[in-house]
Amino acid sequence: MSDAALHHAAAPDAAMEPKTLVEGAYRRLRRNIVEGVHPPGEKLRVEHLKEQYDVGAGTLREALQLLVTDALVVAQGQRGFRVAPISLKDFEDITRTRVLIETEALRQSIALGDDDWEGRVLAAFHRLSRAEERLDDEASAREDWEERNRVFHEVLISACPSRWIQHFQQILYRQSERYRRLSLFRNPIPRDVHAEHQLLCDATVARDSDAACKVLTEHILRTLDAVRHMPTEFLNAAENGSKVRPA
Amino acid sequence: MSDAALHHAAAPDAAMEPKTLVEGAYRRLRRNIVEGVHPPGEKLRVEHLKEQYDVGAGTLREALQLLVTDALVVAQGQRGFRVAPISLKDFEDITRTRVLIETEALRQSIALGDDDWEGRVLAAFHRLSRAEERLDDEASAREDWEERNRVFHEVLISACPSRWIQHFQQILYRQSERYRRLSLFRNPIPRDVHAEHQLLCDATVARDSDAACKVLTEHILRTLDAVRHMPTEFLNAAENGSKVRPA
DNA sequence: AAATATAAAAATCTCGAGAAAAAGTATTGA
DNA sequence: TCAATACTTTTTCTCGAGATTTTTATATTT
Repeated sequence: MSDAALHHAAAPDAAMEPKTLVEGAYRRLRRNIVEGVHPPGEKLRVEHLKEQYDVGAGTLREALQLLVTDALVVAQGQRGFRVAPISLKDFEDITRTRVLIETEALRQSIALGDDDWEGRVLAAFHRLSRAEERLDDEASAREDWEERNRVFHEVLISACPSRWIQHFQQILYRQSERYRRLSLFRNPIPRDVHAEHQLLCDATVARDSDAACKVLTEHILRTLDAVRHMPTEFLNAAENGSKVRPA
Repeated sequence: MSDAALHHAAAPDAAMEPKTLVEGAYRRLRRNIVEGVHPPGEKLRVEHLKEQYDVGAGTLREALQLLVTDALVVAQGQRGFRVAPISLKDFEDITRTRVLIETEALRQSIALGDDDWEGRVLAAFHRLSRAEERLDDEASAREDWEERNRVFHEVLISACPSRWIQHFQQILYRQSERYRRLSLFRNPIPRDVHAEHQLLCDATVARDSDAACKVLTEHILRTLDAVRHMPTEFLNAAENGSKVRPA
């Protein structure tokens, strides 16, 4: 019963059906923010969004409050809600913290994972590889790849017994995904991720913690460069989706 | 502007006045849960709590949703809210994750802190020491000590530039405080914390990262023993504040 | 007596309307 | 032309009431 504290309505990503309208709106909103449908800094007016998401005003407010603690939405005093702004500094922070959390998780996972876990790692890698092959052909492959990439990273650390580390990993992954989607908006496939995933998968199954963490660290840090070399308009334009008053 | 994402309605602890009824109810609820006024597992019925906190049902629900993502409250499908249950396993997880986060934060703080930060560390330590002296005499000293202990730990890592690490530290500290309050319910002053704080303060100001982190790790881990040696009734009784149906 | 089924009660979830605050617009005066 | 003020519109915040669902209590059957 110990992990029940983290298996709350906010955590479950896939699988489970939303049991309430609040939870449903929360997930759709979260997805749309991560995918950039609601760009950073955009004002989230309840009156407009209630039609778009087909729920009442109160329900929508509850969903927004859930996103506030996830740091995907900011609530400003009595001036409504807004999609959390982005900045290079913030992404550097997210990335470095992610390295700290995710390498520790991987280390524990490698130390404690059983054969079944190894199998799941290989399976997730295989599914990801297949999606990578299809990336150039089909248009819908991008969504598949995003999903399978997330699952691959989650499965890697799934043998880590710490619910809290997994919780934080999910939050940070979602945050960084928001930045990656922006940087990938133009450049379709940025770099040779397949080779990195291959190395990561091999080292993990070989139970070589140091090597696996080294690869994972470089893998995560490389996305930082992608955002660094992103045209500055993205970051600046995104900071004020609506007017931001001078305070 | 990067840290705006974490300076949302959920983060600010002291200082700022609550700008909305939701935020006010959120803070009072959080405090009462951490302090054990609402014991772990207790059913949080909106109809009853709206009178106690003097707000409408919708407002209270929004405050509860904020606590959900903080993992202090769990929302169960369509069966209302409940104070997050506790368990020894969960506390072990919290403690170990806290060591990971807080030592990294301290390391960065020592590496980057300026003279002003050193001064704040010494000041916080002094205030804490004074409160410790008064612990046996006055009855209200307990609350003072709790507050100053929290501030001391926060100031220690305040020079860490990562907003995310500080955010996670706050969440975990709050969680562990919940357990400590329970274990301190009977035994008034458990151990010689003053000497530990002294060592921690000295090593930090001396810029000895390894020594400071070592002391901090032992300091945090020691609270684990306090809970381990807690009468089991606490943990079990707390798990079902109201009836927990067998699923 | 135990177990199932039915009915009553309580609580949750949801929506819409009214008060308070903020933002925007027009007017007035220098 | 610009700044300040007053007014209007929009938006947020809050509360109370109705529809579902869960829970409890009662009655019936094996």
